[in-house]
Amino acid sequence: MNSKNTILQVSLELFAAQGYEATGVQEIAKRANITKPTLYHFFGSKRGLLDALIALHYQGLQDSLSTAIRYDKDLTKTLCAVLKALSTFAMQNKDFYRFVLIASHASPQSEPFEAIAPYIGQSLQTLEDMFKKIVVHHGNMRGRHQRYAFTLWGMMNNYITLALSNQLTLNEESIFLAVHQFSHGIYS
Amino acid sequence: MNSKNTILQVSLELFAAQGYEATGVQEIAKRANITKPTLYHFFGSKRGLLDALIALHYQGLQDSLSTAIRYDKDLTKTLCAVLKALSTFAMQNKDFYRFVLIASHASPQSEPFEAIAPYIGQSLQTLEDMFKKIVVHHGNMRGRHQRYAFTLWGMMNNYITLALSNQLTLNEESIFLAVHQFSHGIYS
DNA sequence: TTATCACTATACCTTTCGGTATATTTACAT
DNA sequence: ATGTAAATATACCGAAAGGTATAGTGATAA
Repeated sequence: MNSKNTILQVSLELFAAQGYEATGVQEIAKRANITKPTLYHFFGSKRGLLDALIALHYQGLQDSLSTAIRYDKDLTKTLCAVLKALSTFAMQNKDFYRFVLIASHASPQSEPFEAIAPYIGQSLQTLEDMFKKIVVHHGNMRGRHQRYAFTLWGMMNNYITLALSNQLTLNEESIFLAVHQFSHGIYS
Repeated sequence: MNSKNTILQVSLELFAAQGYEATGVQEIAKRANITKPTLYHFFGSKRGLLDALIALHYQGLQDSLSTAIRYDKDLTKTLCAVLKALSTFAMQNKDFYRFVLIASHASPQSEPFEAIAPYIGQSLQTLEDMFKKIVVHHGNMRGRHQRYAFTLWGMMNNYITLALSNQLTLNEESIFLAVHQFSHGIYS
């Protein structure tokens, strides 16, 4: 493994476990068995490393989302596919997804939030577009796309948070239950 | 205003705006027009200040929740009351609620998460107990209390996040819509 | 009047922070 | 073989981090 990738991997582990601000550049260098100037050679600054990390991994998340949405037989199946895709990505990229969840809930002035915000916006837009397309089959959701996108995103991240802390297993059954509750509420 | 309360107020503002780790003790002291030894006299450490801050404000949140739950005519009305109570508390204690949201989504190893976790657990338990009580009237939610509590908590915080960033106004109407979606899903 | 105690300031501690100036090594193209 | 550029290390920078030793204040109780 080359130095650059080692740095990316180690920093992701540390950011996910301790948070961005709580992790020093020195600590990253030590764990990656390199020295600070090497890190600064590749990334320019701590913020540069942060940006590189997000740019490297987020595309995969976005691709998973977009691909899942194309399975549009009906809304329920699509929602299941979306949640499944996101879950799978999260479970295969635990540290990165942990970091995304932390960063997107951090203070708006913090560097992690600033860095991740545009990517989250992109995912939300993707979900909103999905609801817009499906409006053809469900005429009663006019103007609610944005709310649906946001609550769906929140619900999915809620479940993934549980799964990442081993309080839940996201399998076919629990995914269907989640989507069913989202679609039909707790009364049915 | 005495020094102790000024410190509590100023530090809450800074923690909510910048995050806990990004805020220095020196900065708090400066903004509160006191010196560091004064801060350390009252709180012992930065962590001590953090704990004091949470202990001071969280009781109000918990009381709001508990009171709202007592209005148990039917489940929908109760859920509306709960969301309204939480929204009202959040809007009246914006900085504190912002801080709670940041802390509860932070890394498990971080001090803010460690400090807030037991309080969040208490609120979740309260919601779970609410669903358990109402099981009498809705026999079909056996064993789902915990999931309901968690998704309700997530949904409410999702909406409050939007409201705190002025992307939404939480009034009677939007509260009902949120509860309605939680209860009946997006299809009705 | 004096002893006590809560409170506050000056000045300092050590450690770590993000970042860099400089030199050297490595690899590769000419 | 040699020039060049990427990659890496040593040693350092000033600033800020969290925290404290010490010395006062002011009020209050004996």
